[in-house]
Amino acid sequence: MAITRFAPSPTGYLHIGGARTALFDLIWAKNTGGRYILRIEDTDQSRNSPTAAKQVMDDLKWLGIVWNEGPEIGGQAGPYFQSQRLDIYHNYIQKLLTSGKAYYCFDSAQELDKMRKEAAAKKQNFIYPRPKVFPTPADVEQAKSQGRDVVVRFCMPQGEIVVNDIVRGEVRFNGKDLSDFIILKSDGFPTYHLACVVDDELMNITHVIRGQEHLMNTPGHVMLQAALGFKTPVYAHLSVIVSEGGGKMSKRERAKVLKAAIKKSQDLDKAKLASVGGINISELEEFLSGDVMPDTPAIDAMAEYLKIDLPEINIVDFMKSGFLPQTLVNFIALLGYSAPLDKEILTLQEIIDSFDSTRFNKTNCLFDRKKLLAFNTEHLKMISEDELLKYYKDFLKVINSPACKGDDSLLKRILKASHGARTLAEIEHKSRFLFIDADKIEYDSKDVEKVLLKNGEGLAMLTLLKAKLSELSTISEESIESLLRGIAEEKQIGLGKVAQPLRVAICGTTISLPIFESIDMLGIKGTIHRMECAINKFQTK
RNA sequence: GCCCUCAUCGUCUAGUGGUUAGGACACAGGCUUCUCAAGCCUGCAGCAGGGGUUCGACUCCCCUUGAGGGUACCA
Repeated sequence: MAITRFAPSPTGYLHIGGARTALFDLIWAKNTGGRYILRIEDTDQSRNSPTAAKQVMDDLKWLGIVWNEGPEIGGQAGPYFQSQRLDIYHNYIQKLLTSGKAYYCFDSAQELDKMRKEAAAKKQNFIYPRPKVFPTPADVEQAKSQGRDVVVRFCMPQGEIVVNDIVRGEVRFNGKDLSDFIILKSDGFPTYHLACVVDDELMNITHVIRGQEHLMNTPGHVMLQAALGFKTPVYAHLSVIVSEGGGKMSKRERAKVLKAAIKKSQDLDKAKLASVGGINISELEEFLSGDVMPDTPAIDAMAEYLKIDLPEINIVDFMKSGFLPQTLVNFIALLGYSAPLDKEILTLQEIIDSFDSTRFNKTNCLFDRKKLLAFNTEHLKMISEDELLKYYKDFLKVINSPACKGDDSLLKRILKASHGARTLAEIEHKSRFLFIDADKIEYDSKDVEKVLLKNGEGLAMLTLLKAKLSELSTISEESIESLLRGIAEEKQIGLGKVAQPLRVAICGTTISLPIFESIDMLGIKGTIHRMECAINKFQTK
């Protein structure tokens, strides 16, 4: 029975990498009949935003990743926000201090920087020089009175440290390569290392599943556990997901693309851009020149203003692109892991039931959006009508589509007519014409040229169709179909020659739902009205 | 620089000393078709390089190369 935890630091929306970690934590716990804990690691006062924890939780819920213990639910080992557990950490830090396994330091940032540069000049890794005699409480008081920052460092033992990892096997480190790391920051908050080790013990975590970026932290954690008399959990360090550009798939990617776009665009009103992003002009300049990064909402807002597409990194990005949560879950679970099944399109339950912890892959993997698209197409076909309707309505709300005003029966009809669609966004695109006024239709100039204007055939066909459709006595999908087919046959032309002008007239583009249903859903009056509009609009040209 | 990890088609992967190296996505061609999709059929494509070990290496060992991660009072 595994007790796992997902421990995000609330700095923004949940991203793909975090989602995968969260997923495998859940899978592992569920597969063994164990428990799954959510813990918010908000020990960095400068980076944590108050809304981010909620965003992360919303994203997890959307994916169907629910926790047994944690925020909003509670549990015996709470509180589940590390910022609310400061006394607990101080207690353990004191223990380390009194047993001589940790010590105070007063170095300034400049002093530290100098030591690092010296080490680099000697082509060595920086190792903090542990003092022979540790500062006393009196020294601490004196340092404080001088206005120095006070931190606590852990004494990293020398010698070989073996980390046993499910994914990688035995990984060996040498203590002499590892520096005495800080466990208590000068603001009184513990660092990740200390808080994580203490909480994993107190919450009885048996399996720690996290990204490979934590592998180098693990020998330190193992030593900390030994010093505190804690158990060492089972570790599994998952390979990282890289994006097309190489490099870890992270929110930095989005910032990078935005920055490049801003720099590229000529005569841009920077003040306006900054205000759109809700930041001031100097913050924007800082972003452009250095490595400070605005938060996610600011980045999104500026990208929207510049009309550029940022790479999808966060779960919400994929939601807005019209992917189903089960698609993401399925796809992410098969990145760096292979299920012992002979198919790839899987439900979460199938993944949980068949989970085998020996099947993790060590290699970093690239996120292939085209394959994700293929997975989504399959999941879209797989889920029930009602479920699909629910997701579609949520999607429409999120992107604030005019189709929000559609009633359930119409939306269901659209969904049915969209069988084989790749994303919810595609369905929305194709059916949007049903929800906007005739005068708001945006005509695609290329399509208009090709289908309506070329040789004048298209407009002539429209005029003919308008007359025939007005005469139609019974309106139904079938009657419309037989009318159009009849005309094509009579004129000895393909149905395309008949249907395409009509399609462009009512949708503005050549891409839409099947034509017969489109007309029926729009209504015969609306259809004829749009045909008139199109004829008037394009005839004179 | 130093430390750690990794290496099978373009991508995700199966494979644990003897396989015609399998699948999926992508791509190409064809069929179907009222558009876009979807569907059906066919095809293309891979063990990074070099040394060992072995009767035999994709598989085990070493080196090279390449890729990624870490090197914070971030997690």
